[in-house]
Amino acid sequence: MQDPILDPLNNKQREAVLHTEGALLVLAGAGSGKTRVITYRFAYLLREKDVKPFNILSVTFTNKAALEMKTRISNLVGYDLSNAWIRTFHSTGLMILRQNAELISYPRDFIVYDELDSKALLSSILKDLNYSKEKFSPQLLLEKISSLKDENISPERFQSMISSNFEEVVYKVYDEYEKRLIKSKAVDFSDLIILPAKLLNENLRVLERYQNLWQYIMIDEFQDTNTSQYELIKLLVNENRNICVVGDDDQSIYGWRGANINNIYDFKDRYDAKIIALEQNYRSTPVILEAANSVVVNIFGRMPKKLWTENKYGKKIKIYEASTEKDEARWVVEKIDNLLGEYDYKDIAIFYRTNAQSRIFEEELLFRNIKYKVFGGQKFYARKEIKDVLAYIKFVVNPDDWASFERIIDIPKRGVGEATLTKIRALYDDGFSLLDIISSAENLERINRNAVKSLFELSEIIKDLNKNKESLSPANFVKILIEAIDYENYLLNNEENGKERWENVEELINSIKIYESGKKNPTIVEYINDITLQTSADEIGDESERNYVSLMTIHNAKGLEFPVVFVVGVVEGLLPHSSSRMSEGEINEERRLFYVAITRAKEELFISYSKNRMNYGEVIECFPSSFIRDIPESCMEWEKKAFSMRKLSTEFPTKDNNYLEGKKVENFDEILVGMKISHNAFGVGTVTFVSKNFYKVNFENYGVQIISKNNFSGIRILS
DNA sequence: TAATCCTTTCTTTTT
DNA sequence: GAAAGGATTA
Repeated sequence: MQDPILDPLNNKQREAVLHTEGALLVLAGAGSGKTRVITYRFAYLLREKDVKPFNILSVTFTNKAALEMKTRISNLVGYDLSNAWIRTFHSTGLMILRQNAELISYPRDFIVYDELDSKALLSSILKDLNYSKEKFSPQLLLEKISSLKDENISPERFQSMISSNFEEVVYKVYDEYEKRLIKSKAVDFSDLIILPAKLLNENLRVLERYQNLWQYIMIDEFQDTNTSQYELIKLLVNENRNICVVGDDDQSIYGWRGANINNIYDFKDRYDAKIIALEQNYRSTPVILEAANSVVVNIFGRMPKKLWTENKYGKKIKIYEASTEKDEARWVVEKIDNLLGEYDYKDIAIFYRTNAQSRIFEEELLFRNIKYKVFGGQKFYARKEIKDVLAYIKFVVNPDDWASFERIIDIPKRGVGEATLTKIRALYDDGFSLLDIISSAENLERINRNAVKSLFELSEIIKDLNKNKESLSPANFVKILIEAIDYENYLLNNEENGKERWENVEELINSIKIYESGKKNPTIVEYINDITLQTSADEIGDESERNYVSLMTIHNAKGLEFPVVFVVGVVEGLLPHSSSRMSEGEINEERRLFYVAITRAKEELFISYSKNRMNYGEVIECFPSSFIRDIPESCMEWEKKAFSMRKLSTEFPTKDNNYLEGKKVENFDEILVGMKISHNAFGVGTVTFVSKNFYKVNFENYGVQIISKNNFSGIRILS
């Protein structure tokens, strides 16, 4: 008897699918059919257990993964599941908030701030609190504040933990940030998780409603959950504990965003979960697996596991040491050129550590006329003109939103400069509504006539559109908006590359139309929030149309697989990245990142690096990543003999062996040009350059290296 | 207030 | 080397 759901599974996978009642932890190694287990388990619940689709909550991290899961399950069960709860963490949180907005005293139409909105808000707070932007960058503060929020630490609680001047500032900014978010009726990304948890904690009846609704819960990539996400999940699990989480500690690469690997261990104990380990790999060749395993095998505290495969041996990993970045790019693209024919464009991917690395490969691909697509990087939605339009939409939807107001008020030019803005701010702080202020701007001191007139016109436009936000389709809404403010003319006459920018706006409208076509009754409110939660990883289009070589960061590559993979720029300073060189934990996360990159490859893997690279417009010397050293020689085939490899493999210092006597650095401002220092990885060198965030050191054995200032535990001053 | 030039800073990774 | 910010001037 054929069973379309159970037959294609191996024993372990089947065991996981059949275990539907009670908690389950699936430890799924790379390429072990994790997605398959989740989709088949979903289908099994529907078919055999008669569970209704809406009684299952499935949570993933990216929209792309959610969409793909939806499609795969729909195909498996043969009917449409577009209304099933298959969502990201953040969109689940958004939905809970939206459905219960009144319980946290927000209007139903509150809006979501993306990272750029949050940074803009922080930068205006810094200005108002008179803190210099140099010392306290919005970027850094946002990181601190987000990680506090992700750890469920409120400003009040943080206040009692302050132990430095810097933290004092963080506290003040954090406190103000929260207040202004509330005043603007806005939530940030972290709020999408912590506010629902708060709401459910305080309203037991609402909590029960969700607990009853979601009889079965599944979480993908569980190793990436942070504290607040786990808290939310704990609330949602009802007394039946039908929760299945799937994860792999070796693929934990979001520690920097608060992901807490302990959640896996805690889960096991808290719910007395059954554990099933999937170790058979269906994706890669044994050579690739062996190399991957050797990179992570020595990580302390790792859950021991060994992936195995029935796949045949395959080709060795090709490694190339280039003399320049250009040389490296040329080698990679030449290889790709040769592979085309045997492989399709869509079979090939280039992975790098940082977005900025893509450019030189793009140039070379362009030169050879090879179709490619870069994922991530300068995102479409981060473009100025797009942000302007989105800010307009946000402001129309929610005219209390200060950050959006500040952005749009003088676009197009209305003669509102800093002076006028400060006056408006004061009134806003006194409780006047922004719309009231601008519709009677003549009350502002020393404002010119034209400004008063154009502000009044703006207020009318906003009011009018706000009234129609439910009835207009998103695309029409935006068209009317853009026409009303004459944005096209503004771009064409006032902005550099105005034509290109206008084309981007037109593309935005097109994308809104596409968005509309997939929805029943789309509204602009829904659209603006969906788009805020959209990310670069989501762009990865559907399989059939992928007629290009894919370029992306390793982080973006997670969850994907390609027959041919190039991992480029594998040098000390990039992988591991210079900002994570100081602690064992950070280095290990970089290690796992390399592991993730390697395990994406199905058939052929190429690794390359260059001995020099451009940094801030200056050439610096590079050394092969110490991670390469971990791969057994028998797995590799050097395309070009790496002379520097020998040196590094014998001399690369381990964690503690290179400390010399000297003064421990306790504050990064202690490091000055000309000092002789010792570094726990590079040994002794002389400081040649110091800036706000990093400094450069000319090391005796490793040449000029960039050292990040954000961690100084391994540095000693010698003289 | 707006436009232009010059200086400074910047590079992790992202929901 | 690019992009963003700041200072300078009209």
